[in-house]
Amino acid sequence: MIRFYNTLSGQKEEFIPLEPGQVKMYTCGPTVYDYAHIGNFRAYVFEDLLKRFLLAMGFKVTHVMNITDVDDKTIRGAKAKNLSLEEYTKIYTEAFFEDIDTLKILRADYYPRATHHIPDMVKMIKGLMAKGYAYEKDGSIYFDVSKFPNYGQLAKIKISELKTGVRIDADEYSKDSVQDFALWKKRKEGEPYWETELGPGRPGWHIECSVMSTKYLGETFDIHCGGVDNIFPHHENEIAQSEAYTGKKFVNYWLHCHHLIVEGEKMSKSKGNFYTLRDLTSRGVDPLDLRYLLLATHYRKMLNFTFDGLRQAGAARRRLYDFIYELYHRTFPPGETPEIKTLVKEAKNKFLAALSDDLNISQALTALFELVKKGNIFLAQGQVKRGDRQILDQALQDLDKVLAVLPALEEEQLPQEILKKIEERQKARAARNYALADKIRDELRAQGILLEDTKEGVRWKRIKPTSS
RNA sequence: GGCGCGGUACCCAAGUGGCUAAGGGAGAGGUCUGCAAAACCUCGAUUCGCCGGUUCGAAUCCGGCCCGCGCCUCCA
Repeated sequence: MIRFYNTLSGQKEEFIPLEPGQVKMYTCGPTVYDYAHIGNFRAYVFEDLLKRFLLAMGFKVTHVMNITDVDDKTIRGAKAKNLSLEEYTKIYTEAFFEDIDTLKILRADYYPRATHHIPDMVKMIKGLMAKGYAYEKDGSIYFDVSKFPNYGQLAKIKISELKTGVRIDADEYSKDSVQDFALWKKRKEGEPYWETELGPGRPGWHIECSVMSTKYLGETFDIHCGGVDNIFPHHENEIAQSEAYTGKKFVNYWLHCHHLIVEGEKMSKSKGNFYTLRDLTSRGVDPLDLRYLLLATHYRKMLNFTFDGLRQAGAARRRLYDFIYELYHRTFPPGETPEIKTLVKEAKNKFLAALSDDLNISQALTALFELVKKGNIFLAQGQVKRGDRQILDQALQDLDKVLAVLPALEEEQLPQEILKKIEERQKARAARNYALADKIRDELRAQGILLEDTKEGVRWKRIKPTSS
């Protein structure tokens, strides 16, 4: 049984998709006004884990992620750089796709852009007006929250208890009630606008998600994800709009991931602890170490990003890599050991059972590391046969289809000069000139090549160059 | 004020009524090695923020308190 914590009910619920074997999920995507930061990626990596887990469980997953390419920030950014909105958002949209590839995040099936769905939004807004849920004021159109009795169901907020007054009309639009939100913003001088039946203007933020999710997934769909900060008002408003419009339940399961903080503090540009993926990779951080770090803390728990944590993530990944390395660089006798088949089966079962319980990643990783530990013991005892090697390797690859944290085990050719050095060292060792041998080993290590002498000869691994 | 999350070993982090409190990192000792590295073995919380209570039995349930954090109108 698969169970997820549903923000709507505030508890874990059995997951039953609308259509057996099929999952339709929508995840809130980037506003393409800047490079995405590691907090954004925490959400995307969590969603990727969720999706990969569902795929591993045999579901067909239809995944939609929006690209918000028109809002205050994109407009402001484009203006500052003297670019058209389209030119400006293109830069960050492309960067976004590069980044998710770097982090091995699977592509969604659809990436609808807000600016490509204006007519759909107009249609929904008109429908809401016709049903009396929306009203026009000064050329802008607002959703009337008082007309939707269930407003606040997701965020557990009562309208009457909302703290009021601080940022009323910060954007200079007028509306009947503070909690009402804009569906359509009238044209402002110097800003992009669309000429529509609603008058010249641009869409509010929330409407795009209601329109694009239901367009690609249906009026009711299974899963909607985002960061906790989206619960209110964004997702609350999406529910109000969508359900007011269709008269049907919008989403069955709402999954929200918690925020990330950096070295114990909220990440912010002013504190200087704000990191994009590019900031980290340019410092030499392995993106998959970051992926592991983001993945390894349960999604509903606040994650404290630290550079020490990144190092620990790297060490954990290294342990996995070393195990696979052994599988590929030893010679094994023919045959198989039945215990290994059992071991692998139990590990897989435990792994998926753990993730089935609201994505309990810690226990899933425990299953993985127990497999490696016991596998290493069999390896040390010389009990791994050719058939077992295959089974162990396949198991690791299967689990990594969900985690996607293992480095590729490509057979990389070392440059000729390094191969020569290794050979030179082997000669020195044979001649018992260990001083020279160690000197060469240190040199190569500084270049990121780690040498290990085993019974089956010398072998090398790529490591981060030591800065000594 | 409202809603919510968390405090488990040196660090990260599972476990929510009962076998020895997972796993990873770091550390100590040992095996292997020319020395290393990797791997393996051994060790490491009589204890789960604090104080009460319920129970045969609690890190886990109840009450109170302390501490840290997030959100409360466009920030994942």
